[in-house]
Amino acid sequence: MRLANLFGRRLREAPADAELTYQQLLVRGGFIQQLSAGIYMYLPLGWRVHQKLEQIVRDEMNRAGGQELRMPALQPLELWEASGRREKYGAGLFTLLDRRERGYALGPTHEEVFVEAYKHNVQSYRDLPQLVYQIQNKFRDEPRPRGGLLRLREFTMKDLYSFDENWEGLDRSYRAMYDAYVRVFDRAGVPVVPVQADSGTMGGKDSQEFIFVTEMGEDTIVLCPKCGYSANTEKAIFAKGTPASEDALSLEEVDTPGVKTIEALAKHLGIPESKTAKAVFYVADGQPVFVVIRGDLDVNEVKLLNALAALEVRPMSDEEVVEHGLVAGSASPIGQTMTVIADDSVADAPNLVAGANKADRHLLNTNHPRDWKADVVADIALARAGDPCSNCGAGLELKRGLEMGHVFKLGTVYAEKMGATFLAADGTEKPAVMGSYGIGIDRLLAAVVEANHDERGIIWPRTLAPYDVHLVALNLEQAEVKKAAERLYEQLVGLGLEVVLDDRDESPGIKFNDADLIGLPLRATVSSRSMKEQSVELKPRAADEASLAPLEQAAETVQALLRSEER
RNA sequence: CGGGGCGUGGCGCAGCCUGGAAGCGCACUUGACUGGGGGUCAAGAGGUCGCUGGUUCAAAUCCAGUCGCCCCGACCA
Repeated sequence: MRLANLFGRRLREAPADAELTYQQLLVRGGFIQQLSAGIYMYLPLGWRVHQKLEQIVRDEMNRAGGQELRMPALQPLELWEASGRREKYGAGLFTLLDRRERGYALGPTHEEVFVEAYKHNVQSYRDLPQLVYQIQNKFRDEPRPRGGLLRLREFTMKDLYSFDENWEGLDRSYRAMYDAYVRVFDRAGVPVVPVQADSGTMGGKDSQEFIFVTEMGEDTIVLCPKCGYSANTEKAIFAKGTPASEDALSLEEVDTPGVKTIEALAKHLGIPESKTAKAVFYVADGQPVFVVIRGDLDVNEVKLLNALAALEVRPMSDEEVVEHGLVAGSASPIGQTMTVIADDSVADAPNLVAGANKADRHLLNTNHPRDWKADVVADIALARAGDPCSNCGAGLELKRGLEMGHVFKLGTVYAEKMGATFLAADGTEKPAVMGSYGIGIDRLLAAVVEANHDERGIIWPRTLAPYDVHLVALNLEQAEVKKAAERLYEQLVGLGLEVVLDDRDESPGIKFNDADLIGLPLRATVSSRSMKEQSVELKPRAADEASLAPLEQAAETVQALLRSEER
C-alpha cells in the first residue's frame, strides 16, 4: 500500500467532539470517522484492525469448539414477544415496520434467533452439546451513546450460545468460554480483570464480566487487593460486621426536634450511624416500596431491583412520598402497609433507632422481626471503597472499568419459554441448558489503543496492526534512493509482509510523525543518508533507538525483528 | 429524560456582546526553493455562517422555534 493512495487522511488536530485519547488517535490516524451519535465508519486502516481483531476472536472460539454461523439482524417482532423480552428491552430495541405494517426489530442480541435455530436443528441429547456463534452488527437504541466506540448504537459483537443437556455440561461450556476469553484479551494486548457480575436484562444465573480497568470506564468494580475478590458493584458483597449481641430492649419514643437525616439523628442521640435504621422510598414497577437499611449504608438500586424481581425501580418523588403518607425524615417500617424490603444488615441487628412516623419523633430499640416484618430480606447495600472484604476483611478498592466481554449461565429460562428442548436418553423431553457469551469488538478495539499508545500515537500489537512495516522513503529525488526503497518494498511484500510505503513528496518530519501516529510495529527508513552506508534504518515503534541493517539483508532482518515483536 | 456546552470551507478556531463587504491557522492546488522530526516564498481554489420563521433599509450577529453533536447525570451488554 502506498500511503499517498490510502483512503483516509491524517489530521493534525482531533475534531472537537473526540475527547478520549484512544478516540483522538484513531480519528487523527484516519482509522475511524463518526457519522452520527453512536454510529461510526471504519476507514481502510481501521477496518483492517477490526478484521484482525475479529480473527483472533474467531480463532479462539473455534479452538474452544465453537461453530461460526450467521444470523439475520432483522428479526420478526413476534420472536421478542414470545421470549417476553420486548417489554424488558423497552425503548432500547430498534423497531420498524415493513410495507405490510408487520413489526421487526433490529437485533440487539440474538438469544431468540439462536433458540429458533436450535429448535430446528437439535432434537436429541446425541446432538448436544453445541456451541454456535456469529460475529455481527448489533443495534441498540442507547439513551446516550458515548465515548466514540465505547457505547455505540450500531456495533459489532461476537455472540456465542451454548446448549447443554444439564448443568454439568453448562459448567464445562462456560469454563471453556471463560478460558477462551482470557486468551482473546491476552492476544489483543488488553489487560482485563474477571469480575462477578449482575446478569441484567439477560436473565439467568452466574455471570462474569471481563473488565478493562480504565478511567474512561463506565462501570465500577470492587477489588480486594489482598485475596483478589472482584465483582461489579451491582453484585459486590462486603462484610457489614456482625450484629451486636444485646438483649432486645423495649420500644421507646423520643423527641428529635428538627432531625431529618441519619447524620443528625446519630449526632443528636450520641450513637453511631450503624445503630440506626434508615428508611428510603422507591417505586418499583409502579408500586411503592419501603426500603430499610442500616444508617451507615446506602442502597444499590440494581441489587434492589433484583431482590424485588422488578423491571424498573426509581426513587420516589417528594409528591409521592406525601401521597403515601410517609413522613420524610421520620418514616418508620413499623405498621407499614406497602411492601417493605430490608437489607440483611438491619434484619438481625438489635435495638436500632428508627423513625416514629411522626415529625420530630424517633423510636429507640426497634427490633426486626419483633416490631416490624420485612416482606423481603436481601443484600441491597452499595459497596464502597474501604468496606471490608467478606472473604478476608481487607479494605476493598473501587475502580472504574470497561466491560470487554461477558459470560452468562442462562440456564433453562429461554429454553422453557421458547420450547428449546431435546429428548434425553431416558426418553423424557428436557429443556436445553443454555449459556451466552459476548465480546464487543469495537469496544475492544478502543481498549487496545487505550492500552497501547504513547504521546506520539498508537503502538499496535504486532497481531493487530493494520500493516506490518511502515517503509519511509526520504530524498526521493535521488534515483538511487527511490530504487532501493521500491526494491525493498517488493522484497518485503514478497516475504508475505504487509507494507505501507510512504513515497510522498513530504518533509521527513511529516513522514515520521505520520508513522508514529499510525503506529505500525516496525518503521524502515531508506534515505540518502542510509544509502551512504548501503543500509536501511530500522526502528520498532515501541523502541527509542533505531538500528542500521545492510540493504542486502534488509528484508530478512525486518522479518526477524517482526518475529521478535510477536506476542 | 434532567443539567451544561457547542454548531462559521476537510480539521482547529476568531467574529456575535455593540447588526453594515465572512476572517485566521492547519490541510488542499500550482510553481520555485528546501530536504532526518509537522521548512520557506509566491499565486490560488473552496463557506446555503445547522435549519425555519420573525425584527430591521440591512442579520453569522438580535428574537422565537427547531434539528444536530459533545459532556455530566438517569439508564444501559
